Amino acid sequence: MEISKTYEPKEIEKKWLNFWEEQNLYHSEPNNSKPFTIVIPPPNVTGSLHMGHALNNLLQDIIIRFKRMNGFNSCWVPGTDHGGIATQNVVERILKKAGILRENIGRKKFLEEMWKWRKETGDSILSQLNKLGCSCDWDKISFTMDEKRSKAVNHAFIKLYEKGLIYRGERIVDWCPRCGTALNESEVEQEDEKGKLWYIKYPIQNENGKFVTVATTRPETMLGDTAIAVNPNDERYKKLLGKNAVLPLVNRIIPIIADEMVDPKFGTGAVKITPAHDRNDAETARRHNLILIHAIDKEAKIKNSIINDLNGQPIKNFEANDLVGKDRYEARKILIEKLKEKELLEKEEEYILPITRCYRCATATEPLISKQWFLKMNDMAKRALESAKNEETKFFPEKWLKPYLLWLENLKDWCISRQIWWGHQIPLWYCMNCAGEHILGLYQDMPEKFNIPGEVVSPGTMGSIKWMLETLKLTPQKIKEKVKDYEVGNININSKGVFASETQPEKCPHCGKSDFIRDPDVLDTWFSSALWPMSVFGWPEETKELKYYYPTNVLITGHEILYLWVARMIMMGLEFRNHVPYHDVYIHGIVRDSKGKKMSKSLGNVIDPLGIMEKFGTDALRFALAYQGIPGRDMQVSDENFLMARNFANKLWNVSRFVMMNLNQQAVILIPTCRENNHDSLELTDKWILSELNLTIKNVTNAIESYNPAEASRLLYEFIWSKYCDWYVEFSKTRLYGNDEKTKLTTQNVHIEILEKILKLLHPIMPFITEEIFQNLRQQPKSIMISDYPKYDESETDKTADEEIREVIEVITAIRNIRSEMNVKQSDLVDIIIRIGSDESEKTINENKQYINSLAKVKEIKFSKTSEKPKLSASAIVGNCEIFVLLEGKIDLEKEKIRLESLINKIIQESKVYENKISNKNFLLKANPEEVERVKQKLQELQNKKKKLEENIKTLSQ
RNA sequence: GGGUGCGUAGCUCAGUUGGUUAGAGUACUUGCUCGACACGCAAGGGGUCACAGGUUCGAAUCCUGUCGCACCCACCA
Repeated sequence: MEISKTYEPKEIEKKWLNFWEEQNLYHSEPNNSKPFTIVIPPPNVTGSLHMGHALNNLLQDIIIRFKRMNGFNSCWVPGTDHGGIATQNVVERILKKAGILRENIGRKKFLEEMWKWRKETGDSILSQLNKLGCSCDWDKISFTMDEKRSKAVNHAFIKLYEKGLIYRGERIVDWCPRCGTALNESEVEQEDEKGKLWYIKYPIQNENGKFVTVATTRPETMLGDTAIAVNPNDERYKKLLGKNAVLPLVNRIIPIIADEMVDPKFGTGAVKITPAHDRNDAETARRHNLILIHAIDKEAKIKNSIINDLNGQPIKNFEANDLVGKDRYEARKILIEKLKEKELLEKEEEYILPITRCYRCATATEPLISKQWFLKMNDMAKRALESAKNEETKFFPEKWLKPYLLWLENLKDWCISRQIWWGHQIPLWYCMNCAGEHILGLYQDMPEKFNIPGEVVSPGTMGSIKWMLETLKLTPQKIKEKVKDYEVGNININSKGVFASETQPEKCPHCGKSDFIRDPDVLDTWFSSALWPMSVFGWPEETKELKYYYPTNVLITGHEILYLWVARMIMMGLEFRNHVPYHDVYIHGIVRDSKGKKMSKSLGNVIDPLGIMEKFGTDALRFALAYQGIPGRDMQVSDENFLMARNFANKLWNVSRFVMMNLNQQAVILIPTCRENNHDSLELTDKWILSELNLTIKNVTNAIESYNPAEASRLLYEFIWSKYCDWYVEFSKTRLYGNDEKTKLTTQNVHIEILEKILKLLHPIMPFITEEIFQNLRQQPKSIMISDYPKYDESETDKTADEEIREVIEVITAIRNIRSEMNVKQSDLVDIIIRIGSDESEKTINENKQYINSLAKVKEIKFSKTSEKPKLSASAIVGNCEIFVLLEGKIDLEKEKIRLESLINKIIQESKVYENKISNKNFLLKANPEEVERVKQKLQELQNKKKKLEENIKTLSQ
């Protein structure tokens, strides 16, 4: 069979993908052997494979394939994530192009569109992973929103709710006006941007010409100001305390209060308080029982509630009508102009301020107070902390443990509700009759449904106060109490008329009616992800898969979702299974471009892994990524890496061609017993390469087991290219091309053994090429995928062979060096004389004469014991031997002299290091004796070498 | 403000607990189409290991500080 000179991956990859699939080799089922389980970090359904995915999944595949070959029941569960906001955005954009708006078609229709889209794009990313060679059990594909996973989500929510861990409260959350939803702290990105700090003068009430100046970066929020705060110890403002200020343009009368929170050194030392739009201000407001006024709505437009005073009554001399309904930035412009006109703008300064942006659409978020569902984190975090301290989960590399612990220690309650449609709708039902004020603001059409005049947004606002007065007929006193403790609208397990249930309850136990309304919010996409390691095995059902595979062995992921995902999975695992979901967490770096920048579509610097697979081959992509996958470090990839990996694949391809070209059937049949039965027939070079291979097996195994794919790749590259190809293959040629059938057979067998083990060692990293060669070599139906991974065998270590071959290699290299330096033609053979330093050396060199002859192009080797040096020769020293390359007619004596002198110089420099050591009394006294001995020997060697070289120079000039 | 990581050859990076002449790939120079491979072979040049101190007989490696880069957390009127 003709085998091509270069490795052509395309057809070969296709062939083996089909083969593996046909043989059902990825599949795993609970059985009597030990499982090794990984659950995939589910990529978003929107996703198409990028380098980050490629790396992440490659690393998983390496471990899975490695464990499979080591006899484990390897199970890798694939799946996708519904991706919440991200996915909704994508579909919204598509629909918009067709002129369809989400708001117009309504929730039900929109969700139909979402599912339709999901069906069409399907699991395209998973098929891309398949192409990458990922050996996932495709029979186990899960989706976070499929029936089973949704069941798990509902179950978890209901259990947590019933335990009292889930509650609805009002908080300031980061709100994305574009996506129309609350965002979690981990879903926003902060960036410093150039902005301005405006100094605005607020007139003091009833004191003409007197002002208090506040500094702000967001002047438009002043429309919702309900106080001004100063530090109680600030002498400058003490006389203002208790007085009121007049909010410019709005003319709302607001109190001047004292609060420790204010830093007298910042700005003017006086702060405007906008409780509805700033976390600190909300806290301050709470401490001082201040009312809150929404100035900005969910679309980031100015609200009409700013026309009210602190008692909820419209302000008579309100002057900011033209701001109502304007976008926040437009309103800011107008506002600043107006303040300038009124001479209330003291000054403006350039200022760098942090802008918080939505991680999905990069819109600047708006801090808004809104009703959201929260999961209490305190106890769950404590348990996770304990578990981490007990090392129930270990982090690789370990450095990630600390930030993880720190995060847990400072954990706030998790906002789990999102005001979007794509996701798991919260399984809570409100009785229309009993749930009362809890229902407020749930749906946009709610006010009309209840025949409530005006806008109702949230308790505590002007709107709802009006509603409470008019509809609930509460007394002003009662309302004040409710507003004061912010409890209105909060829900927990004790709230009347609220029911947690997967399906709509039949009857309300309080009133007997069946008029329910479901909470419209959906859960944070990470809520379902947090249950993933359990839900993929059928939890909450006690399935046999769950019992067999859970807890899983390792989670492999990038550090960007350590908090968002990893921590939460651990907490949920502890909560519901009483056990962490995995023993190891292996955290890898981020893939960056050649300039060290994070790859992103907006930067246009993404390298498409599919393109790389096309251009260089999938194995090359895999090897390059593994090679760069250094623990704890981000990696830069560029074509250079892929080229290197492609060349490596080709090298492997060609060495296997070489082996197969030199085989006869006998060798194939005899393996592996031949070597065992004829260990005597092994030559030094065989023993050497087998010993080196054995060491490589040990080190590669260790590297993979300690999650260091880079180390494993480097070791294999080094062994295959620099030891096996560069030396053993060359050594073996003289034997393979010779006439001694016995030694020929031995060589063939050793080649097969080495090659086969190399293929197995490399298979987890480069599955395609190794399978192809493996099958060509043995022509047997069993896949390399399920062959045994090579095992380290102490008895294979051969120190003598190692030392002796090293000497042979040095001799060859020395002769080659001389030939090259003296411009000896490639085709010219040379004679050499070796002055032997010891009997062992003579024996070694004599036994390996054929290799020196062929690899260094030597015609004849003579040994000499006399002190006489051959003239017209170039010399080199290897160990205690002197090598003379006879170069009559070819040698340039002057050049040789220079060459030898430079060698001597090098030795002198090197000797200095050792001389310094040896002349240091403390070194002799304190260093360990072996080191002293080593240094002494080394120095002796160097001195001998120098002496010989000097003598050789003398001989030259004679 | 708190933390983490990094700074080694022109470039991209290895370098395990301190102890061979600090390595690899690539780029560079020179020579090779001879029966695996020019995606190759052989030989070579190239580094004050960011800087300054300290510990040690001995430091790229451990400690302290400085500078530069990257990232994370918190605050920010």
